[in-house]
Amino acid sequence: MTVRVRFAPSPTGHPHIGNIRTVVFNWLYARQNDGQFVLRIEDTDRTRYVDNAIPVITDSLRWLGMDWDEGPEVGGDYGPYIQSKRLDIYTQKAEELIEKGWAYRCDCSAERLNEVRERQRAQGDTPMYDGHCRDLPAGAVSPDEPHVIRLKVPREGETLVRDLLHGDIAFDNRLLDDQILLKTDGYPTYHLAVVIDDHMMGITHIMRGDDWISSTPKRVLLYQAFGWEPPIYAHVPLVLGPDGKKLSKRHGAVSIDEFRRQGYLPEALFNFLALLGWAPGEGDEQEVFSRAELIERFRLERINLASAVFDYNKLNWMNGVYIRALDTETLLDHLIPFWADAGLIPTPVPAEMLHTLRVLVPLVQERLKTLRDVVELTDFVFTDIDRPTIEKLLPKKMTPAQSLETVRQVQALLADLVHFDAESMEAPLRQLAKDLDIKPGQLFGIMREALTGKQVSPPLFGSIEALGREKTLQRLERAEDVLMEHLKRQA
RNA sequence: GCCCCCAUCGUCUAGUCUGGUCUAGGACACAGGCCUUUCAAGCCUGGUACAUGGGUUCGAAUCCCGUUGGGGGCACCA
Repeated sequence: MTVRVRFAPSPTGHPHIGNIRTVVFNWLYARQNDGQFVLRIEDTDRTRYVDNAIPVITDSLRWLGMDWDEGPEVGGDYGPYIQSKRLDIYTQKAEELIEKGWAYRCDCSAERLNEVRERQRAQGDTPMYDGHCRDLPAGAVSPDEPHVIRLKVPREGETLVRDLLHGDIAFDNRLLDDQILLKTDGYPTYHLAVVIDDHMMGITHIMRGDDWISSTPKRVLLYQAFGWEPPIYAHVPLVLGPDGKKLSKRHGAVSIDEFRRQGYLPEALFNFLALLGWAPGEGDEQEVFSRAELIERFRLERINLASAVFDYNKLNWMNGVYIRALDTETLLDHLIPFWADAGLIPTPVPAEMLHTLRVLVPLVQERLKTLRDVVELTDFVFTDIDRPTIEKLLPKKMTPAQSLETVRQVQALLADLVHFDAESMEAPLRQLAKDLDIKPGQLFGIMREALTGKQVSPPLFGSIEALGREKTLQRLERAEDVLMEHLKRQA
């Protein structure tokens, strides 16, 4: 049997990182078994439809490196893959259920339904349809008048959900609602459409969030009603925010697009997501996996049952691991959009600026948690920095006069340097510290403040090379001014 | 309220099915140290966990039951 799994999002906005983690499991399972991964759009709720949502979903999947064998944009033998284009199928199947005695028409008003629900709630009962239209004689509700079609859930017995991960879960049928299958507007509800489509599309395994467990018996009943074999269910845990609640916007980034804009590499995010609820086990402590390794090593049966907290810290670490593994040119390509977005460089990048960037990349590579960090780390190269304050130019145990002399000597040295690069300036600068009888740290501290405006910067000599001789000398001159003014005021 | 799921360091997890090798292993984060022009990276060291009560057993993180805690569901939403 060929494995066929699916991702069936509704086009209501950006895909959520928690749902995407579940998609990762599905995709890995399909690829590992040489199966098919199907993308199906569940747009049966016209009130929540968001116009641009489908391309957002497909872009997100593609960015993360997950392709689909059938679905929008690629077609397939089981289409259409957009539910709103399959309405006639659902209507026909719903009628079929009525004929079989598994469904009935209902024309109860929303007001009546609300009243019933409120009464039940007040009494502490589980709100559910009271069966008002359930046993009406055939034809009592005209097919031509507005109405819904409901599932006729058996009033006794229990329904068993077989789950690959959880085992068998039994539900008392009396607690199951007569679920609406076809809405007044002629659209199916999720429950009807999903069962029909999964069956007709030959889906073999359904992996999805365990928040669906409670509604699964209704689906199992539908399979029984149609006389179809249900797929294999595997309910996987949800992803929570750091406070233990369902992950949401207030926890930080939740849409794939946000992670991309914040400078996460898709390979790192994919790796991280795969580890949210799955681990190789058997004593294997590997955590960094290539896509190919994940496809090979992933085991559906090993998915954890407990929900996992999304740890941004660990994602940052893993993103850093992936960034450090990149070669300079690749990292440069990744970084350019972030420099450009911050307004630090123009696009396309002028040739002479490209040289500066190439100097910078190795300096920042092991300092980046996200690609966007490069902005904060290197902005001083591209923009003006604040005039240094006198305090910042005075390392411990140094007088203003000493500092001034130091700045002047550095200026002279760098002005005369034949090759203005990191390698050429290190030895003479270290010698200068000796000559001035100060510690290298004191010298470099002053220079760092004067040239980068920061107490923390990328390695100094490389930063100076990237900055270039002209700007370097200008900034040293400004530091000299600050020190001279201070001395004059003191005198 | 009713129904369902879950439970090992702060977090992700290994170990649970097939009880003993677990004075519970790894990773992230945190603290200290080394390296060092700052910050990183790297290396070394450290603290922190089997929710709880009862069984079963020679022996339980591992099996059973209760309790507690957390999460989810109860729509003409998916």
